[in-house]
Amino acid sequence: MTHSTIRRVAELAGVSIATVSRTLAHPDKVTEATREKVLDAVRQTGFVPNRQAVDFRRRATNNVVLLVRDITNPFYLEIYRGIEELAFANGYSVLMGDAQYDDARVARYIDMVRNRQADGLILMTGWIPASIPEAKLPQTVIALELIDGSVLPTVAIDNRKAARLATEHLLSLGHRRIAHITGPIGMLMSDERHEGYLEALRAADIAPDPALTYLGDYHLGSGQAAIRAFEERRVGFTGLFCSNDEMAVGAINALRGLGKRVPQDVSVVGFDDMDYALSSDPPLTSVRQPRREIGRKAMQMMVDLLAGKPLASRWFEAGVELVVRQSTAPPNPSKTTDLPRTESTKP
Amino acid sequence: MTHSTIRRVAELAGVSIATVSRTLAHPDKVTEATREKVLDAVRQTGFVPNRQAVDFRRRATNNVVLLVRDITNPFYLEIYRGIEELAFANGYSVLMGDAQYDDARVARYIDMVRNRQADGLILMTGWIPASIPEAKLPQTVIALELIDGSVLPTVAIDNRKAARLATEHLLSLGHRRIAHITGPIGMLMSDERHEGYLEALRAADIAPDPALTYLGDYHLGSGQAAIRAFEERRVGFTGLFCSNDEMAVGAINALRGLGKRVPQDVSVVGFDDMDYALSSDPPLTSVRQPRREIGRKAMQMMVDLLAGKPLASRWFEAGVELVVRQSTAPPNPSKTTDLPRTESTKP
DNA sequence: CTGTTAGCGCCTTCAC
DNA sequence: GTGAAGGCGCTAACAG
Repeated sequence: MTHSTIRRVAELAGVSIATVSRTLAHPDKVTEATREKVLDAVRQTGFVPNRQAVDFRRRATNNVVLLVRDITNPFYLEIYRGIEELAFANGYSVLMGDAQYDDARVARYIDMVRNRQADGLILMTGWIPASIPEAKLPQTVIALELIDGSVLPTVAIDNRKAARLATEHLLSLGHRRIAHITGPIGMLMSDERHEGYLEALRAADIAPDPALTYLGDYHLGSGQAAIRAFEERRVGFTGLFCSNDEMAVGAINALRGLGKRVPQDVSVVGFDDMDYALSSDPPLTSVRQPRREIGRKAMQMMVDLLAGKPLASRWFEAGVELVVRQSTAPPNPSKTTDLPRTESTKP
Repeated sequence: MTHSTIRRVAELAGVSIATVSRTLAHPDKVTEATREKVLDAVRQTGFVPNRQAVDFRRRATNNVVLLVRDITNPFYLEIYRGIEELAFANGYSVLMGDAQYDDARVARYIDMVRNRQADGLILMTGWIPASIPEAKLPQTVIALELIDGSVLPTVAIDNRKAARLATEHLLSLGHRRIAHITGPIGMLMSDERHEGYLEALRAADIAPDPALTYLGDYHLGSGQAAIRAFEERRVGFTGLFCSNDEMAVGAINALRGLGKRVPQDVSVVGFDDMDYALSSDPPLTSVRQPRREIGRKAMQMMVDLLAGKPLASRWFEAGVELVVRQSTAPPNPSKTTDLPRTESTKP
């Protein structure tokens, strides 16, 4: 059974194709009687408008390209959900693009909206190729992965404020020697989180000790490496703030390997509140980003943009929240900043 | 600068639009001289064919809907990557659909390919609404999440065989009392894994003890609950096979809480080889599925299907591999099947 | 309120 | 080898 066209419906209903089109698009602009006739014919033929034709005629696709830095980043999962939800609710579809740190890929996905395969672009890459000036981008919304110096509509969190929140939690528990494992420095997001950590210390009249900062890369291994490095250099601390949960888990494992207990010997705070946070032992105190909300908001901005609505603001800040679990506690008064005795649990 | 059309190019080159179209589609069907002229005009105007118009005319979209059971399942991440890679390489785009266990959503995504918004459908839902007979589906490939009784082209692993592999690993280490935490029974995948576990035992002349099977749900909590249940019922074992890594991590945490060491007191094998497996302490022995390959293969089948190529086979089995890490070891000869003494690490 | 008409941008016979 | 012409299926003025 081949698709029936609007023409067939018109014939069957005894009206013109224009009337069929109208009945479907603006049912109120048509007589009760004709509406019945048309709808009846539609039912009989099983007619469904050919979206390709409709879109072609309307010069719109109702597709939006979602271009991410790395499609396999589990952090994005809830954002995917938020974006898809709002897209679905508004009749849009989401085209998945994986940038993979590759300019050519980014360019091709951007071209897809230029070529009218999609109406807009949600960018979660953190960069655009130097060869593509921002002004030449199509309708674009930036989510989460900030692009330095961009003036495009953006939804994200205040990383600096969030890092302060985490550090202040440790401070309020009484910790004074607080270490920090950063993300790759040079990335706006990592820099901001480090700044927030420093700000919190200074606000508490603690002079930041550079020895307490370890340059990580957001991966498990650098969390472990950080602990080993601190140990080798005999750097003592009772609090540890990690710029993401994965490094926090790596750090906790390494601490355990050295016979240190969390939180009795070291309190650990993560960032992102991923599944990691719940499944780690002990469950991790972490900064939660409203990931689904970020996705929803980004898509909402896109919908408004495409509808020609003026944006209330070109910058939307999503709020964060500190989720306190069992990885943080007041410092153990008996052992100040020294390294606890080594006492491996391994055989 | 608005998009230039084929007409403008034709004018500028002093030829007909048909010639322009030909030059671009079949450069060899045109004189050297005219080709030059046309390509020159194309360059000058920056002409790029309007994909919407081309697709409309050709009645193809080069879009494929990827409909998944739950978009936030981290297991899918590498599959997304595989699918996107092959799509990208073949000029296709991937539309992301989240089924969310909701018939209406599934129906709407299926309609998208009926309505010519996409050419095909990759199903990773594990079900289709009863109201939609399989025969009425558009061009479809099933990946990973099997649909019972389906005859559609499918790519997946042999779950039974994989579970045997995991269990046999424990057996070969010398374990005789091996427990199993299952997924939700009734799901084809869970059932098969449980069957594989039983098969392996029987093949080793061990009569399966029903007390050693715990009905889980693939979540962390059921891994913990299982250990508590075994403890309460005084069920002893030295090997544990979990139908996914998340439950394995939950089980390990709970074991640690009871003062049991992994692998000295209990060897644990997981399934899926997720990030969990690497970040857990100790790193988890697990069955790895070639997730990216599964994605690539599914998309390859789709491309072939849409190209009208006959499929070599309607069933493609992806191979699995056991990744041995530190969570498994030979059983401790001194303490057979009894519960080890309880000796909490908590203060 | 309804029908007629004119395309959207491109591809593809069919003559020349 | 090239051009003219006829749509693809639908929407949106514009008249009636």
